[in-house]
Amino acid sequence: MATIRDVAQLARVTPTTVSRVLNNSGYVKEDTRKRVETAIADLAYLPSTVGQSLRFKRTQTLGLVISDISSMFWITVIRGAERFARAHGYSLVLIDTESSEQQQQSALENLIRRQVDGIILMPVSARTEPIRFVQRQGIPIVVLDHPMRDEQVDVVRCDTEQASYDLTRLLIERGHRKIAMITGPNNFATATDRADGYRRALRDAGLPVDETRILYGRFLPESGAAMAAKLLELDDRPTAVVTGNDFIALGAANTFRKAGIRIPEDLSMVTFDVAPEDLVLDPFFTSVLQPGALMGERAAEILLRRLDGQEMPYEEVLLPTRIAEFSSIACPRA
Amino acid sequence: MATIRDVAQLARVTPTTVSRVLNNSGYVKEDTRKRVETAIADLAYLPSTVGQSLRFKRTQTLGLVISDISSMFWITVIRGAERFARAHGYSLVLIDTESSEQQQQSALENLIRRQVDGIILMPVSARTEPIRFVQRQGIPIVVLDHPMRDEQVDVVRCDTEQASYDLTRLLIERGHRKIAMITGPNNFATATDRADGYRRALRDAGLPVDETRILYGRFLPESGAAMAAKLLELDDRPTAVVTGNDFIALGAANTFRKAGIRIPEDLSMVTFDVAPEDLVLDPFFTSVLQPGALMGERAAEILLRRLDGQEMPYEEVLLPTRIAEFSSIACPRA
DNA sequence: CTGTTAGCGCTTTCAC
DNA sequence: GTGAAAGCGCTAACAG
Repeated sequence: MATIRDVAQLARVTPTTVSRVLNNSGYVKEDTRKRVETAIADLAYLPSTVGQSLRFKRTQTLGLVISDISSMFWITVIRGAERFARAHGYSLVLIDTESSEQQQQSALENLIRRQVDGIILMPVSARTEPIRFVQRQGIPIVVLDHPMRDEQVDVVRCDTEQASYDLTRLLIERGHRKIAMITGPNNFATATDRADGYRRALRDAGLPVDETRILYGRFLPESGAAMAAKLLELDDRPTAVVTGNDFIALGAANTFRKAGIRIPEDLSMVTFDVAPEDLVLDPFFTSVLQPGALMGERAAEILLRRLDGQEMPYEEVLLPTRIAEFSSIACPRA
Repeated sequence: MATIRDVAQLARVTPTTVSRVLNNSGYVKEDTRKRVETAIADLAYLPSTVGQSLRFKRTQTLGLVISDISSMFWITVIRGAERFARAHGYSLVLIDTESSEQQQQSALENLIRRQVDGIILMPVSARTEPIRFVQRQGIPIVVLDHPMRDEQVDVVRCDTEQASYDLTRLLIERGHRKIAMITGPNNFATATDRADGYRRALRDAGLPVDETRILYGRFLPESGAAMAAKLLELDDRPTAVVTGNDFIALGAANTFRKAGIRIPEDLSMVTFDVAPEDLVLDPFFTSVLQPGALMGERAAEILLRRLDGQEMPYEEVLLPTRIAEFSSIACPRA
């Protein structure tokens, strides 16, 4: 890999002049410029950004820390963020924390050491210390998908409490009265928000809230399967279930199928975050769709604005969701 | 962001000593070490990797260039590569080329300038020049998912010709005789391989190969939809269709549904690359599953071996596929 | 045991 | 119009 000095030598000038040619700064005699350009071409020279980073204290890099890359939803977030970053001359370093607090910490340390210009974080927990840790290093950070009440940080997310309300309401309108909710960890805002919206919808409809019908687990197929099994043990079985995300839904659906329960004939199901309409095959889950790509974009955009030196108050961007209706709802039987 | 000099100053030593403490190299008096460690902690100092990169000419970074991040398949590849890289002290820079030759070129230039230690490339075309371009810079590169006949480069992929053979054979065994194939661009090996396997399966079964039943398009839902529409115009309609990937399948299924054609009752469908079994809801496509995570891992692993200085001949890693059977096949009707 | 020096690749004063 | 020198953060060879 050629360096600026190799080019200089070949063109019989100093690195200074090569730099001037590269950056179109200062005057360079046409003749000299030609020689330099030839040398650059001959050596297939590309200026090293690590040298530049050291000089400018800017790496033109954003860090994206995801707590679990698996879900179809997150790929759209990654895609949106990468696309926006790339369009603005930044690259993306992607790190999966596998939902581990410890791995999140080392991911953040890694990114700080790499001197990334900004960080997008989908946190593994509600702890705010990791965010402060990054901010203390003077690196702007945006939190994704997680409400940070009273926190001095930018947040991009959807109002999933409201989305959950709407989703539950849909079931109520179809005649369901006994509705269950299976969601993620009860110390995790994205999980409890869904439960909150669900409760509010029931209350608004004058229906009782039966806490035994609300199950907390993890946002994983196995957990969904286990919670579904618990539901089947209830004395008074629900006629419909709201699930917290696509993985829980798929795991639960599996359990139900094995138990000979048909969806939607025997049990209606609705969920969050399955793939966009044109990427699924009917029959499929009626589901809340979060605009993942937009979330990634907006997060990156906030970072770039801050890197641009714009002074602005911390903001919480609430993106709109919508419900894609498929065939997983039926009217309850007698 | 504190530098090594800030730490040195606070601990009243030179950067050298701080470096020694950081890297546990050379002798440091216990007392001095303590002072340095305190200073490090006080300043929340983390050594900059860009300084180290400049010094060592190693960035501990791999580049992953994907030609289209959308598919569920690619997320597993990304995940596998990231995980393996992280486990070995490397980070991943992710770039989407959006299937554009030009963007691929700038992605590669970007990564070279960033001095990444290795590159994993899912190429947008069969052109070999981009690969040589990277190799000329002395950076090891692994090609994903694309056969590179006679090429001096490592390749990790699945034998999709054989997989397509098996998939087609499955339809033949169920009694189908009129089988169509809709796949990607006919100048793209991953697309033509599928067509080749399909043809071979027909021939081996003594069935005629009707080229009008083989349609080339793009690996996108819209293209799948359009090709499906073409199939419907054929005089002698097929009773089954093999599609080249999940997107084509979903697009095609959409067209069929709109035309009132039921799957599998009226038409059987099989495809490639839908999500792993536990992440789909039956009914779903019977499909060839490629081990995406493993592909990502193996690609990263080859790079690390080469970075480790291991001399070895270029290899083509062929990973096994398997078929996940769902409900999209029925026996043909009279 | 610790400090001095030099250099990785780059750009930017400041001279000439 | 071009070059020399300095410095971004880090480490290693060499002194002492």
